[in-house]
Amino acid sequence: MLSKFYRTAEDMIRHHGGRVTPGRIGILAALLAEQQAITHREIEQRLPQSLPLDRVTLYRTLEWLVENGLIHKITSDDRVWRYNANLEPQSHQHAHFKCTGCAQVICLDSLPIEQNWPLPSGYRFQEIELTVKGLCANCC
Amino acid sequence: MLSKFYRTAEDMIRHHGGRVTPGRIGILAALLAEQQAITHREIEQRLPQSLPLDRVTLYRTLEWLVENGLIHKITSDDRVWRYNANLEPQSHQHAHFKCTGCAQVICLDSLPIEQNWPLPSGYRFQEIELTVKGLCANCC
DNA sequence: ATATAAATGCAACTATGTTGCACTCATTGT
DNA sequence: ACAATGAGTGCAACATAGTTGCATTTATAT
Repeated sequence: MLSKFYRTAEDMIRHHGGRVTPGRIGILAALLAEQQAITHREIEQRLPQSLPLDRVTLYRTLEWLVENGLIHKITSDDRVWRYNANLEPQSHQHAHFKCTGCAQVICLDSLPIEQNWPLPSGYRFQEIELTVKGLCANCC
Repeated sequence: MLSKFYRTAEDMIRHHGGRVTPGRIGILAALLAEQQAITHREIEQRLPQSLPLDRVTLYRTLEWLVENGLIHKITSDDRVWRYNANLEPQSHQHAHFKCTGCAQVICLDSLPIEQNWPLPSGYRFQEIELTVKGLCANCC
């Protein structure tokens, strides 16, 4: 079931030139299998028992995956990072949706972002972060 | 210097029907005096020594001020809440700017927010949260 | 002045994330 | 295949933001 995600994960890491370790594969596969952005905690729970992984290693691996553009992480109002696999590289410019009921977070691909924001004079634009809040289908 | 903010703060609290205490006045005055959104820590530092205030009391007072619409709090990617006085009630529908250099956060009033986001079917819109990141005039 | 509920202070706790250092193991070159 | 090497990992300890329970104080109404 998950094996195709494992293979994809391994390919992504190897193709990217990184060292291929069980931890990286397992974590990336878990994120690839997910339709939503999930937390450090949730990733931990989804990892197979055959792959015991230290909290710290998980944090560092996620950091590595982010830095190398294989996943991205999302800010939220509950002070917890959520992570999502980058299916297409450089696809980080999108909005996110967060359900105020169940705290589920998903990516919204269609983002009509205009880069020309009316900033005070002397300010320089870099990027935009946009979260739409509401209720998901289950919580409605 | 700050006395006018103290008076304004006291008026806002009293007019709102809340119990008028030195803590509430001092905290709200500190936020009114500020041109930017500041953290729990920064508020603590700005309070006069004549007003020693417990960390917990500060948290609870901020919570009360938020619930009563006198201030609002802002999510950020550094997992720290920032607070800003509401000059006009109900003025919370605006974007925020965060400087990636000095972490300064300000409110952007002119926000052409459209409420019609293309959400998946069955999802219900509630509100939008938007942060523009870049460099402020000092950090440019 | 007094009663009362709201606000405060203190101690202990939770949760997320970070740092330093020793040890392991994936990769590379022979 | 085998050894050398440095990237990756595990463990312990730490840092920070924020929360909870309960006793004490205080702003307000009577």
